[in-house]
Amino acid sequence: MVVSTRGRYALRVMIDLAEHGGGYIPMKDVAERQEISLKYLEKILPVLTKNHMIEGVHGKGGGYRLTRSPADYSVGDILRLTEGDLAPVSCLECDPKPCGRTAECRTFPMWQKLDRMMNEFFDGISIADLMRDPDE
Amino acid sequence: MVVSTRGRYALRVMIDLAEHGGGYIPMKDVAERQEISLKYLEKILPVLTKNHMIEGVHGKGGGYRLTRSPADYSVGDILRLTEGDLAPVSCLECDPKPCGRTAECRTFPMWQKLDRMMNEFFDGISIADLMRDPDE
DNA sequence: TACCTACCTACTTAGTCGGTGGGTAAATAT
DNA sequence: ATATTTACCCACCGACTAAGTAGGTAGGTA
Repeated sequence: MVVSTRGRYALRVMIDLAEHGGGYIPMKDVAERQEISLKYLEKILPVLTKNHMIEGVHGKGGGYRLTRSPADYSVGDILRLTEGDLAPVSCLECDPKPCGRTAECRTFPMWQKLDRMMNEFFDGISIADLMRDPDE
Repeated sequence: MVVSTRGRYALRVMIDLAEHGGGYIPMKDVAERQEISLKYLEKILPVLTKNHMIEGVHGKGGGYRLTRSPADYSVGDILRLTEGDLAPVSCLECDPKPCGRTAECRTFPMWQKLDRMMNEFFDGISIADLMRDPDE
């Protein structure tokens, strides 16, 4: 599997925030709408706030909101943050264990090509692209 | 990660068999050349023999060989067999747990598109494509 | 003051990854 | 006939991860 629940949930949270306007949205509401455990969501969000993808305010009337326009988020950025790594094989992970066979490896170029392809795919999609079609 | 050692090792075995001619090649030799545990390889091979990708004969002088020409194997076929599934997200697995949100899911079409893209990528590469360049 | 919300830490439970060990069955060489 | 080589089968294992739960604290608002 390429993308676990962490990345998928993160995307759905971002889309939900985008679809519910500019105010602060409590995660409780998002969790309910998206049918995702609130407690689990709370574990996924920190990496997004730390990287200034979203910002949260405490207290009544608080919640989270996006820091930019939905069109300015790429799916690739969000997935790389929440999944940690989008590498298709372990040889291409951020911290790969040295293989020593890379130079002679028949398959390595293929993995590199796939890696590029997937990153380009995800980078070419924005949160705005995933939002509800207003004609619906 | 998209492809685990199972799929990657299976590919390297197939390439090794392709590069070492038409006779029966003992797995011991392949394991040594590829620096992969023989015992682990023995766990990966059955699914390939059962699906007539390779055939093995017992005893001295035995081993495995390909059943077709290297150009007639697609990487996709081999990976789908050894990995069991190439689905990028759990919603697209062979036996997905029913989600109920698929119809309204903003991200589902993206996963479908990625799934098609990856399968087409792997189906477009043959074992022959991965073999040693004879000019080297 | 009461309430709400973000935010933090620890724990759990099931499953997978990447093997190892110990054999048996079949075919060949001597 | 026997030894050797090879495929083939099955049980087990330790480490790790995925996907949550549970139980709080800190900060902000009505």
